[in-house]
Amino acid sequence: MVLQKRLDYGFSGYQVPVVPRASRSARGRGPVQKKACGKNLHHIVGININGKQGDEEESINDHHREKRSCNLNSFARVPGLQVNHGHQSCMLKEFLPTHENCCLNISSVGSKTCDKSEGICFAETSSRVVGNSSCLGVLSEGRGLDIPEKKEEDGLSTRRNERIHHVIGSLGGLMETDQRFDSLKTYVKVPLLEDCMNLGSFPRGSAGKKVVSKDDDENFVRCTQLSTITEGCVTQPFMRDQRIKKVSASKRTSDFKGTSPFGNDGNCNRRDNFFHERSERMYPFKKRKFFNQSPSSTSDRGFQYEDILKSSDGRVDDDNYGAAIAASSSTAGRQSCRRSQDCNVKLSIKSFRVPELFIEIPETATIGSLKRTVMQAVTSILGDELHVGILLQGKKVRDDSKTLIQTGISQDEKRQRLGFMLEPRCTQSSPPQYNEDSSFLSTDSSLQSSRLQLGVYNASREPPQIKVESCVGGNLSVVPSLADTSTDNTNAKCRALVAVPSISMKALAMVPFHRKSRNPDFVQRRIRRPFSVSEVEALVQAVEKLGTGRWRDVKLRAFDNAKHRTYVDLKDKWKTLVHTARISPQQRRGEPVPQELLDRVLAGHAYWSQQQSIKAV
DNA sequence: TTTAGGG
DNA sequence: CCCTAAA
Repeated sequence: MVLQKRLDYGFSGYQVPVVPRASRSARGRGPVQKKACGKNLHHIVGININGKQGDEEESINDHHREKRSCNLNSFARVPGLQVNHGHQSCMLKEFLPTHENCCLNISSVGSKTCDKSEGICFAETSSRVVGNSSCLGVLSEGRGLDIPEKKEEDGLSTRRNERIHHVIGSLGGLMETDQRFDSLKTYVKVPLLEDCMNLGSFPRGSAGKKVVSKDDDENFVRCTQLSTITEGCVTQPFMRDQRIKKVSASKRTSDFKGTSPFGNDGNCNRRDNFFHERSERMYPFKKRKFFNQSPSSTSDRGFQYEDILKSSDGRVDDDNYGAAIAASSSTAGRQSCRRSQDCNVKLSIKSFRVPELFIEIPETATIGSLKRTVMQAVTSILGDELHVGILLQGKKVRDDSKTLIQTGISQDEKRQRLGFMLEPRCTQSSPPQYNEDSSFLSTDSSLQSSRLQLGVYNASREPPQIKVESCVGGNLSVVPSLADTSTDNTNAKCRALVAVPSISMKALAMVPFHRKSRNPDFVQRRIRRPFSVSEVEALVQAVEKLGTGRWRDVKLRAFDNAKHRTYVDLKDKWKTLVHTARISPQQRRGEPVPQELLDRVLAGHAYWSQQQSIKAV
């Protein structure tokens, strides 16, 4: 069983680092993968119940619906959980060193069982509930942890401690909890199993899983396992900042004598501007062009998250992808295996499947040369750029330190779904400097220019030409985007991202872009970063003064610090603004631009168009 | 490199 | 946002 929780960070134009949930949606009941415009990303978490990992295809909704009335007598127990609720994040580990089995107790329900020797039972609630519930407290060994009370009117607690929800107790209590929370339009959902749980079965030493959760509009609670993110890959900011400092002033500027009705300082007497960088153009890649490229990868030009999911994890989830495993077991029972160090797990790998290869070969080539070509491609990627990935029930197992027991591989039923795959090795690089404070928000342009790549190209051989593409499976990234000129809500969103540095930074520390990739054909589209109102304001003001057609000056004037806004972007934005201003408000999409601004856009556009025509004459 | 304009 | 001809 998998608890699933939909994340909605509410970011605008930000990508949240996630490991996508397995694309296989169980019997069509699973949450639909939305087009992820930086939010509403789906995650999954595997919860061990009764020592078994649940069926991935099982819907928590259905399960809950079906089983909630049962006599509950089991726990979902996940040690070392991190619970992130929305913008808040708190590592349970902060409590664990001294309170190893602290739990959040719902005292009004009266279930407070702390089993010190066992793993931590886990349940989650929506943050709303927690924010409103004064009855929540954190207990450790029956004693409350020192967590101050808090009062907030909005019910959305920002007190981080309240974001930790650990429920240890009888499921009878959880049942009541559920009902109680139902009345609050929220849920506490714990995987429910009718059979009794073996309390001693959960390995204590297993690595902590991180659970990111946040209630969505429907108060639908899912969990997210982000432990795999730690091996996620994100590109190094490889968009080189091609700054060219120009000492000489722009010739265009010096003879610009236009007068703008919108302001007097339109004349660029700001020579200092031209000591700044001139070009911010960030087109490090050429668009990948492949004859067999999936059309979907370019169909949504707004955002490619879903494409990434499809191209990476979707493949992972493909039964045909991983190596088939014939698991012969010497099981005399799981329990005996656990007790015995010598209990070996026998696996027989039938075959590996090599990651996707792209080969270009002339049609006049012979079969023999085709074989050689394929062989060359295969051997080249097998050379040193692949490593083995482990798939268990469609999900990657990334924690190399886990034992087979801990991952469940030693179990028969799991082993049936154990898979191996070859995947490109991620070249690690040092993470970008990061401060949890606002410095992250304002200055680190390297983050802003981080790029994500889906796969890896190896060098081409010739002739015939070989292009090898392999997929970085399941690794997604965060690319925090920060409009330097923007304020208010944008920054709030930024901070929200900062609030979960353990996620974003880990993701950012990874490099999905294969360093050895020398193929310049592989290019990732920049992430979409909608203009905020304040950015629009700045743009309009600059254009009013400088006019259309001097986008570099506009950039320097109003967006000099917004590294991710190129003058082309500004030109494009102005174009869309003009279009937006001309259409009816009902037809407009995205964050509404104040009509006042749109009016100014029209006025400015009309004026400068006129000026251009006059100048032409 | 920048501008301009189509996609 | 991307792409690119043209300046």
